[in-house]
Amino acid sequence: MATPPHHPRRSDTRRRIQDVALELFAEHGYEKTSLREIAERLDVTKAALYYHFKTKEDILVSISEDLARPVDELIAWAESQPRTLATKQEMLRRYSDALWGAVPLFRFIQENQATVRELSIGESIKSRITALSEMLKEPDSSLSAQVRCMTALFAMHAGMFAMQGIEGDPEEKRAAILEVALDLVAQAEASGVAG
Amino acid sequence: MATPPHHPRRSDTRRRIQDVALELFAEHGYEKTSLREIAERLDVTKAALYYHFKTKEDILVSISEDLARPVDELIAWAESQPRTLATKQEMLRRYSDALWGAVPLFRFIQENQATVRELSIGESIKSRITALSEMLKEPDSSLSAQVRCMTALFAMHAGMFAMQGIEGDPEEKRAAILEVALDLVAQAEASGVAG
Amino acid sequence: MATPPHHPRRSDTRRRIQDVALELFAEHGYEKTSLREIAERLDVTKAALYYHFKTKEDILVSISEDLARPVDELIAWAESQPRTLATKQEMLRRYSDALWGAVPLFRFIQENQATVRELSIGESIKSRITALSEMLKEPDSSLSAQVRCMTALFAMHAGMFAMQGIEGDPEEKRAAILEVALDLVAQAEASGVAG
Amino acid sequence: MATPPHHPRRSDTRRRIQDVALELFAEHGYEKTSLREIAERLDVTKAALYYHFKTKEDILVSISEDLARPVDELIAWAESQPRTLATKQEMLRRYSDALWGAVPLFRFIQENQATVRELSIGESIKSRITALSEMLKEPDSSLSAQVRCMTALFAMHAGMFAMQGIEGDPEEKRAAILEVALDLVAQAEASGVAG
DNA sequence: AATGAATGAGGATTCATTCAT
DNA sequence: TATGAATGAATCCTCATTCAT
Repeated sequence: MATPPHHPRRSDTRRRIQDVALELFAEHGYEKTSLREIAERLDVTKAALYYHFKTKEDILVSISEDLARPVDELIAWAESQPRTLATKQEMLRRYSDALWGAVPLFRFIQENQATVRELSIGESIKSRITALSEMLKEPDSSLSAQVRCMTALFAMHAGMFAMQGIEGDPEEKRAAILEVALDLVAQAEASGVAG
Repeated sequence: MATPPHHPRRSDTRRRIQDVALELFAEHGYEKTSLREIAERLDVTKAALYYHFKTKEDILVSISEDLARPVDELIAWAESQPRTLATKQEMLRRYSDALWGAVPLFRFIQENQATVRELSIGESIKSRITALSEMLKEPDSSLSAQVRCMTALFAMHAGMFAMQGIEGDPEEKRAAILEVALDLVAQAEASGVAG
Repeated sequence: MATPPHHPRRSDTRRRIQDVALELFAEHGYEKTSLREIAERLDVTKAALYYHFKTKEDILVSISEDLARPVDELIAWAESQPRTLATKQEMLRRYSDALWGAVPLFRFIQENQATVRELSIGESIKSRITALSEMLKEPDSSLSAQVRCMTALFAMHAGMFAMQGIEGDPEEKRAAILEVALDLVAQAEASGVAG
Repeated sequence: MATPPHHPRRSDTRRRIQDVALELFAEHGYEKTSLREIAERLDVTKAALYYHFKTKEDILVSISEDLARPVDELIAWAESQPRTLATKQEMLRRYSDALWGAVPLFRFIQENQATVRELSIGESIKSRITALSEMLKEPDSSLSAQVRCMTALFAMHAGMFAMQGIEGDPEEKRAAILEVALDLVAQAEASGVAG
């Protein structure tokens, strides 16, 4: 007997909509992706999308909720840890996992910042980034130390897609990026307080 | 007192359109900014925009042509220099100048990558970034050296806007970002070839 | 009494759009007929038209496909017949039926040749006319014999509308036109080969 | 000294506008030809067109007035002649001259009937055609005799452009068309009164 | 004799969304 | 669990026309 409906079992269609939508959002941007396009790709009607989601934005919200959970977990974890360099570096390692675990979503966010900012997910994304950077940098450290911390973050964001210009095994590239990021927070720590 | 030009101020209109358009593009994104909105802000008709520009996209193209020139000049300059560390660092300094000389444009590009990619300016932007990164990194250096070079670039891009969360004088922040970027290429150089 | 279909009269809409569109196209021309006009006449929104047809041009294409079928059938039939005078005359009789069976369409085509030529239906219309005239005239007959054949065709086209200046029963007029056309091909046949 | 301004000498530009306009009207139709297009082809501004003509329609009117004069003269001449077969045939000969003397104009009229009908020139064109056909056909002759007369007219109209599918010297084709037309009125005459 | 700048009206088309079935 | 039919609002864009210079 097939898997019993646990919850009424979030239908397969729902997931397929999310998949296709995310793919198209990431490819052409949120605004340029129409519901017609999504529906056509799935061979269903636009109206079908509305059976599963309240609105276009809601599709995106649901995707983000499902895929960005690891980042929230990482933040929750980090908040319970001592603010040591080791913790910060473990944060980066976990963040790398989270990003590479949902490349299309984070690519979408990276490439549609203007749009995302005006959508309801904008708020939660912003607060996650803020939380992460608050935990990485010491508030009373020098400006360049702070910059190094933020750069560690951006290096991972940008690195995810922009490194396609460099040859090499994806996992090695990811490792290289992480290494640079780890190094940056280490240097930030070393450079000490402002002055 | 300088007599104003014959026609009162007739047609700085073109410039005013560019200004308002860029402001709105940067604020709400390219797709969400309608020509109606631009026209209303300027208190002219939509048709007036079409007198000055062939197309919505053409407005953006013209802005980009006008404001991104310094980057092209920088690339031209760099191509005539020896590939030393000093040259690379001077490139970063000039790039910093170019970026901070047209913040709204580069903010727009940064935050609308998905859109920009599908627009005609996408090609020229991509080729500029490629050119810059080709000149910063040594092709046979280690992966992490290459990552460091690209990160130097991204640090400046992202830094331009994302540093708003950090207190401090803008010029000082810019200097701090540049410093980190300079440091990254220095480290890249130091770490030597792969292996 | 025939039970009307489930949905009251839902979507004979498509047919109604075609009808009104053709009427307006024939009355004011294709370009001067706006979709707003069509929609208003039907008391639906412009968007409703786009539910049923991809494009303004597509409305016309669909009309032409539906109504010009008899001409295609006639051509197919004629191609399987011997090239005798009797065949040619039967062609004209059937062509007369086809034309009078869809007067508004052929009136539209006749009166909007410049427009039609630049539309996708232009090609198919042109090829139909060519096919017909190729089958009516002998390639090696005298110039005036060929002119007579083409004139037989044009007489029917023009006659359909231009004869409104002449009093008399429509069916009688149609018969008179057909008679003249039949006579023209007979004369063409009689006049023999060039020389 | 150059030719003295006779009338202020209807400038050369005026004529050039008419030429280009007629060419484009005939090529793409009246509605699809924009003043911008005309102006661009002449390398002047749209506003310049308005110096020479009150409106778009006025350009067409002026062309028609200039080029269709021969038809009016022919009608005037015919009205002073006896209604014999010889007169009718001379009418056709002169009409052929008039048509072939201004091919683009008559091509335009032929291919844009729907448009022309709604323009001010429509009235004068219609009345000319009516006048001609009234003079060709005897009001109490048989229907088919009348059809033959109108067909003589249409043969010339349609023949002007549609004969491009037939090989042969243009002048010979024109002669062949005229011959058929002459023949048609002769037959009409011969077939006598209705009954 | 012509231009530069602008307008107002209107064009076709697309979109997210709704609702009865 | 979906569809078919439709809407209202908005989009970009084009056009004929005007007028001060």
